Amino acid sequence: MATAAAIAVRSGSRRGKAVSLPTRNGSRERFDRRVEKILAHATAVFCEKGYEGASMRDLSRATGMSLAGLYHYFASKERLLYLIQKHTFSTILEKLRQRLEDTNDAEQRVRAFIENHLEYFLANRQAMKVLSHEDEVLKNSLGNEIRAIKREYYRICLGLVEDLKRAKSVEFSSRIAVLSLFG
Amino acid sequence: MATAAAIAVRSGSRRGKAVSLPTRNGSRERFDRRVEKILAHATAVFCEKGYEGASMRDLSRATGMSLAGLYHYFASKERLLYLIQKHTFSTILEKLRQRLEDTNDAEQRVRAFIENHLEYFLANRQAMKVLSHEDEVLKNSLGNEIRAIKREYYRICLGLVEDLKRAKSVEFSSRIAVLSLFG
DNA sequence: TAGAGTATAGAACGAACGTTCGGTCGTATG
DNA sequence: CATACGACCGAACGTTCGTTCTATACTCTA
Repeated sequence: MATAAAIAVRSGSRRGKAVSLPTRNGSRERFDRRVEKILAHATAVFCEKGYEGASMRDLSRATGMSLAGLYHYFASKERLLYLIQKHTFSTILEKLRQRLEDTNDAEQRVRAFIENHLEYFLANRQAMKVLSHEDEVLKNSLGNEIRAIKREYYRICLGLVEDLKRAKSVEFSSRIAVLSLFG
Repeated sequence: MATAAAIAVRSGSRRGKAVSLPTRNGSRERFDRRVEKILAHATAVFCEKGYEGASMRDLSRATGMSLAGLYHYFASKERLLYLIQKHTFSTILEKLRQRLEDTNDAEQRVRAFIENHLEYFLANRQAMKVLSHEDEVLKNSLGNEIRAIKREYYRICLGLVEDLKRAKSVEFSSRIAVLSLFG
């Protein structure tokens, strides 16, 4: 997965069409570490100033890297936001899947979802704020991909609740129950 | 009140320090009508693109007025956002006060608040989105004034709930009850 | 009808924006 | 040692931003 992520970043990096993945030993790890550090700083800046309100020069200042240096890692400001959102969602989903492996009991699985959701939300307030505040900024394919992930997250939750309904033989609107979870 | 509002707009208009209020008959009404129309269009644009994302040229296009023409009515883009937020809050507060005059019963007054809140919220989704989404954009005195109005609104609600508590002799956390009203 | 004052617009301003170009430096590989 | 490549930067590019200047039409009042 780390490899796939690196390729995703790379192919969107400034070097563009002629994708040249790192061939040197340990080079990719270094690259990935650098990316995550920039992503973290960028998240904080986007959270404070908003996506449109934050300039690439703000990000340059926050990361301590030159303006041009940033473009070595990201093809554009838009793609940077995309990577933040995708990285955040992917992490939540991965942690959720890990938790869901622990049990097959319907109620426990719903509890696992809620715990996972709240825990991550509280531990990463900044990222979550960027996620919700800059919801509709991304257009075209980039935005569609994020929206697809979000929909998958919603559908997983919906499925868990419906399993619980079946197991407990109770009746209520799954949609409303799920939506009231998100708020 | 309409007069006070006009002065507020004027004093922040391009003519600046040497405030020259309209002296001609019907001139102020015309001015105010124009302001409200621009405010309405600007609200829609800010709602769709966000404050930072919307340019003065976007507003010019949306209102059908030239870029320079807008500055006859507003001193700056920032002041325009301020006026939208203030106008929205003032309207809610005024309608609330009208409703509260109808009854002295504690429960009825809380009901009146909720009705007023929901009704305005549903009737002016765009304005409310701008209100919440561009919450922290305004700095300094402009932002402080808006935050003061918001605090007053909150305190009114808090007072109503506490009156209800006293009247019904029930115990619960007023703060939590009020906050759960806003969501 | 002359004149004051309001309403509006075209064109331009400097600043800031996202992005790119050309280059230097360090380092691992042949 | 040579050289090829990844990491990074200063300076600039063209564009768009918020704002202002100047001028012209309109509309009441005297």
